[in-house]
Amino acid sequence: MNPNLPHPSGGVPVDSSVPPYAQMLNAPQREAVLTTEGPVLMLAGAGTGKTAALTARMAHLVATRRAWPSQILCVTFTNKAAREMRERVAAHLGAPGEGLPWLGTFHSICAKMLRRHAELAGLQSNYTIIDTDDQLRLLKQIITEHEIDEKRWPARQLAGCIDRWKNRGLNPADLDAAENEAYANGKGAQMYGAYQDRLKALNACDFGDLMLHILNIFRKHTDVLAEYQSCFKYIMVDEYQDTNAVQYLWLRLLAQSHKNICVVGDDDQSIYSWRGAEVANILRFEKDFAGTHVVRLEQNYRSTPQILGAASGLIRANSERHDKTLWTQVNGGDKVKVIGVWDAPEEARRLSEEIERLEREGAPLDQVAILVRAQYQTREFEDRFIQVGINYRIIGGFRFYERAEIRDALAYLRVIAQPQDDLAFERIYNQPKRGLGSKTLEKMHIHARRVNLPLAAASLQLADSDELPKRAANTIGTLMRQFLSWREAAEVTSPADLLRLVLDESGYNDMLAKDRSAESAGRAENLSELARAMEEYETLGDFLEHVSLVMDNDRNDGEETVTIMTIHAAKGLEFDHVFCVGWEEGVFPSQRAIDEGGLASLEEERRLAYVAITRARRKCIIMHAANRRIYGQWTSSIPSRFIEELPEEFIDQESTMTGGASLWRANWSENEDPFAHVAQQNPGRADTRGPGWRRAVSGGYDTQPKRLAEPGRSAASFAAKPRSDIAIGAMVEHAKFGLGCVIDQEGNKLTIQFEEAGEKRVIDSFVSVVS
DNA sequence: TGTTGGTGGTTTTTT
DNA sequence: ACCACCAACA
Repeated sequence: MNPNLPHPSGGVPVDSSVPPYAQMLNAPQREAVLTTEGPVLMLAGAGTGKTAALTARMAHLVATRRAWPSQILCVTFTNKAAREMRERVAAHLGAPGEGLPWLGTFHSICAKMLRRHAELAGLQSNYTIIDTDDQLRLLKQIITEHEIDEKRWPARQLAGCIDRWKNRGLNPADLDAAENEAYANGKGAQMYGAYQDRLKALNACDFGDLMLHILNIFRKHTDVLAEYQSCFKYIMVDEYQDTNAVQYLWLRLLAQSHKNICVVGDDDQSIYSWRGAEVANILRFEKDFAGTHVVRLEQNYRSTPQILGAASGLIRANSERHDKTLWTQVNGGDKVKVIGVWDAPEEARRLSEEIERLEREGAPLDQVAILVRAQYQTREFEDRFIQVGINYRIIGGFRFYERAEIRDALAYLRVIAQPQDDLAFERIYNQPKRGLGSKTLEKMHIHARRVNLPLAAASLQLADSDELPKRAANTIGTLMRQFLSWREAAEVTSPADLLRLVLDESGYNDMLAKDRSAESAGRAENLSELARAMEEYETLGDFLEHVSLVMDNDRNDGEETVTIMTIHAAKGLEFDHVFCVGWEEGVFPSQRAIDEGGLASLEEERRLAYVAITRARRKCIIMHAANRRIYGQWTSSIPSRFIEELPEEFIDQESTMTGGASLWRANWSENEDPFAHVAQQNPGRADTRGPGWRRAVSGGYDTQPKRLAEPGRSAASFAAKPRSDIAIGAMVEHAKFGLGCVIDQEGNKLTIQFEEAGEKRVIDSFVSVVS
């Protein structure tokens, strides 16, 4: 919600007896704000002003002296949400928001608690939070040590198991036989235990541990729990439908004494079950907390009735949900537009044209978002936007902190801050190249194990012995002396200057300077930017914690840009214009959801679609392409079932394809029924071939596409009919590529396996048939 | 030790 | 298509 916008409802009377923070609220919102005591469940649909209610509630608690800011626990899922709430509460109170120490994400709050009680989890308070990359490297080491075949039992899989166990609040000892079987035929618990031991030795923990360690501490040390219970007089939780078991248990323990817990959520927007989120948490809240006061927010302040109608119609196809009726006072607006195009490049082309049109009409570009199902889809749009010069930014993608040079720099800092951080040390002991290789590393590992010291300390000992060749010993000795001096420097210099010093003295800067490749200048630039970002932090520890918890990528350079992001990343945001792209079976819903998770998984995809549409304030455009490259293979696909589920009255369909679906039909006749698996998956819904499907097959798409008249467009080249003398399997000859066999035919485009040249795509007029 | 080319997995989604 | 990992070379 944009706090600068005037309140759109307009109908709320200004009442001077009501405090300012509550004046802009409608009746149910106000009820949620004023019901401070006891459990409150706020069921808030998309765009109904839940953040407004939550922040007003916080302001109310403070303004009426029910609690000090430090006595309010307010948990969100993203740093962005936490930041926004902090700002808005501060605005309500007319004071800076620093006074809300316990407003943050689950993970940042737990990290803070864990710094205070680290020793109860077997850690020191300067523990490192490792990311998935380190996690995987560590697991690989452990798997190899246990002589398990990593090919058969990939580290990723073990990481997945451990993650799930931690999300459910399970420690290695808590696993039952079935869970234990989940990895390497009954080695699950053993490996999990070994991993936890290694983390402890490294004075490190992973993301899941932040929650799990604190939960363990709460369970074991009742005095610590009691302290927090009495501290948090009021608890508020945003996006409650996304909580997982460990978060639920954590909250339940904390809320036990005062029972003033207010949760907000929307079961229709539950899209994180893959991360262990349990919608059941919100569905059974009333049972968990006796005497729950339920408030429903159903007035939508965001979207037009068309957008709302389309989204509501779609979500109604879900069976597992609480029905709710969103309504709006807003009138007018366009129907949701559904555009079918031939292939993914045309989708990007078409979309860029729409954006250029919006730009000409004076729409601010930062009010335009492109929502994709999966990250790989962003490429097509990025390429196109670069080509035509549309400013864009991709949220998520390759994060700043994931770049190699940034991770290297951070690894140096981690070793300085935390000498036990073997993973960081391993990353940089030979970066820049010092002539140390795997042989040396292996010796260091063996020695470290023998003397039970961290890798860095052990390697220093080794350097003083004759175990290593002179050269290697000298190199390590020098490096370790450097670390000692950097550690001393860390005491007296700012983190940013320390980084500059390290980059200089380690030879990292030299390495980049000597590197003549195209990227090296950018790398150096990224490192200066890292140093600049560090200026804000007082201590190295603060900065490192920020880096591991705040994956934030939304650095605003002030330029107006279109935003490209996944639907997941878009949750909680809103835009005037939203483009939902790639709505095809296999892309959205994703193939995995179709194949694996059954109905529950499909319904989650549908909720995702609902979230996507409801991000739009004024205009929502849904696009689907008949062909796209997936895994580097051209694949034909049919429109997403979600398109056919949109109520016809709210949508407006258009296709730029010649003959519309007839081309698809031509393809289908050669393949098996593309919906066959759907019918199997979904026996309850006999009529999977709904109106949209029929529209598609019967050529219900506009068969006189407007763009066909424009010459030079790619759509025109697809207009050509396939040659009747060529079919799949035919032998043909091409002037350049020689002899080949036709393996695919799409319109006039052929995919040919050439004897010499390999697989190529050519236009059929360039080949001749060989009988 | 560092570099090269083949191979295989990979695409959900995130704190 | 692309990246990461491994095996064989320089």
